[in-house]
Amino acid sequence: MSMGRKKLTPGLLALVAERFKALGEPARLAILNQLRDGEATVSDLIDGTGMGQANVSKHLQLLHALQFVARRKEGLFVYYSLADESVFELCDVMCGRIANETRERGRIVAGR
Amino acid sequence: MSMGRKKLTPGLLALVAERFKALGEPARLAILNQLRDGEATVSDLIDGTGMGQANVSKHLQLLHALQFVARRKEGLFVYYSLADESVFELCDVMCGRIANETRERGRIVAGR
DNA sequence: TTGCTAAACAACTACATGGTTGTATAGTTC
DNA sequence: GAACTATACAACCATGTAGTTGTTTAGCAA
Repeated sequence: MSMGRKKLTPGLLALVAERFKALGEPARLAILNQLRDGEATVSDLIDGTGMGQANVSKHLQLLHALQFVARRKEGLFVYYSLADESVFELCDVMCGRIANETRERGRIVAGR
Repeated sequence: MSMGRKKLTPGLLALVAERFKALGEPARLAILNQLRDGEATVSDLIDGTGMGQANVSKHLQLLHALQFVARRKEGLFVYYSLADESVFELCDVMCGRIANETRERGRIVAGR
């Protein structure tokens, strides 16, 4: 063990990347964003995002496989909801980075 | 304003997605992971990751454009380093999610 | 100057995947 | 039963991009 160094194994690296990639798509972020309002059916998400049914369904399969969302079937409808809130922790950190970039850029433009 | 709801605009959504996508690639995570050890030249990263020069260079351009890494040129060499530590906050949250998934799965297999 | 090295850049190939169209399945209502 | 609806699934196309090869630029050394 070389002192405190936590080397991520290629395997874990791939798992992490797979999940980041899932979030690296505006369509899927839009779905998650809408689910922040609460449970929604596929139809709700189609209306809310303006995407096609098959497309929404496909994105939901992936989000569900990676456990970003939970499903509950009731009658004809399937209700999707956020599996947990950690997604937004991730987005908040990312937004913070973007805010910093913007601030930084503003300083450069202003010539500070 | 509809009570406390923070709707992400499509524009911001795209910015966030762009950054998640950048992290959604094992090769780039491997670079960032190595940089955790400290500043490194492109050559160091080539050796450390086993990737080709042009490939490493291309990934670095993206990481730099999105301000994940900083550059410093000295003589023939360009030294890259982490722009800040928030990348690892992101990875830690993701790893936590993976750990949960695994634990969850273990329970299912064990039939709890 | 010439030669050498590190890094960036350009062009290309191959593969992954987002979005669509069409179909199949499950559950409802009549 | 038949007809209808919500969702999933399969097949396809078009775009994006990771990785390669080859070239170019920048800095050092003779």
